[in-house]
Amino acid sequence: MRFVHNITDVNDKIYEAAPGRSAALARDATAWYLEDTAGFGLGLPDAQPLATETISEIVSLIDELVAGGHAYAVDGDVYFRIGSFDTYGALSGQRHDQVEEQEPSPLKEDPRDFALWKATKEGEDTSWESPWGRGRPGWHIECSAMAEKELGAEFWLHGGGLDLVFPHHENERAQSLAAGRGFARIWMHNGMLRFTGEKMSKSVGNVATIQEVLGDWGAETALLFFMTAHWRKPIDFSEETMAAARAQAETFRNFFREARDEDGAPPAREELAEALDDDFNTPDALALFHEWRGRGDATSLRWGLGLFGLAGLAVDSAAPTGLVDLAERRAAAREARDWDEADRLRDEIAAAGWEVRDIEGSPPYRLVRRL
RNA sequence: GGCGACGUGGCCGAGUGGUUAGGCAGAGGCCUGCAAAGCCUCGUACAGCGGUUCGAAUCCGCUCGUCGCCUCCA
Repeated sequence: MRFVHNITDVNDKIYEAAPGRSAALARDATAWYLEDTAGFGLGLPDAQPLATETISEIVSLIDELVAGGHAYAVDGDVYFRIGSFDTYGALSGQRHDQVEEQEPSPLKEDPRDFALWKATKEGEDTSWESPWGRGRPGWHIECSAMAEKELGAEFWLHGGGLDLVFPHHENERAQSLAAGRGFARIWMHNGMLRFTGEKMSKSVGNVATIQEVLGDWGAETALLFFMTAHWRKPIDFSEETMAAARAQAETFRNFFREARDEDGAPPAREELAEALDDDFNTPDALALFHEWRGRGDATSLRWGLGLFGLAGLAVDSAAPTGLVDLAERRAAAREARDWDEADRLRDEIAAAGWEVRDIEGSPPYRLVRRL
């Protein structure tokens, strides 16, 4: 398995957002993205190609399409000729005759044609030389070129959100297939993360940043939240759904807080494989985790959670010595049947953000950080 | 207007012709000095209306609703 994540670091919005310093903004924004997503602790893809470092491959691919009659150059732009590709629309099911009216472009042979290369316009400070003049790659070709560079002419899976099916993926497919590549064998389109039932939108203000979510709920709760719904379906981010995910995370943590013997038996890999082989059914996998929990199978549970970046649920944090001291005093008070003093100390511990639970053993208590 | 996804018990969410999903919340009980944690018990739901079938949440049709997309954002 080789996992590649394309990064688009040149487009109209970047030019608009940072006139005169678009390259710097693209670099910064890429870094922000990587920093934010690193907070999930899931590691990195095998490759994260940048569009701006794939220009020569992009130009070659466009050149091929022009030579093959699938694209044409006009005034420094190059457009894909949709009429030359007979299965255009097969991926999205879009009907050409029903596409909403757009402002017609005088340069295009057909309004449905889309740009592969755009001539540099005034105010655009990032551009490259090409057979058609200075310019920049179009909106979809860079993904075709990056995928081929990293994975070859044909590969198994192409992922992306449902909102990208049309036009982006339809166009990627058209470009690569028209150029004679096999391209993606299987397309996987995930449902959208929604905020109170709607797509998150900066203009509406219904946005929660990754940093905020990780700060408010922690990485484990966030990852568990994503596991609760099948990847194909939309998933709603809300206080309620996150609180439920956190409660589940806490349930797993409590399980590992109980000392138990692990007899060295291997994890029940086949059981989890069965759930994941069924279209990567993570809710089913999560149900299995709860089954393992009920069964007391710490080995399997530790292994399974680890696969989803949730190994932290099996690790408890040690209490500060000041709180241990309070807990010791409370244990002594309980020994002396001084319940008032014991309860007072319990409240004091709670005020510090911790919880004291009475258990069998020595010491006769467990200190748990409250989330 | 078109294309697509989705609509399951209080909430989240699997399941796709007949058999327990699971979790969260809630109720009762056990345990506990009291709690917490844990354990036990308790829910017959599938947008609506028709149809197919011995039998449908699951298949077909229509309707309603939510969300996404409709090419120079990727």
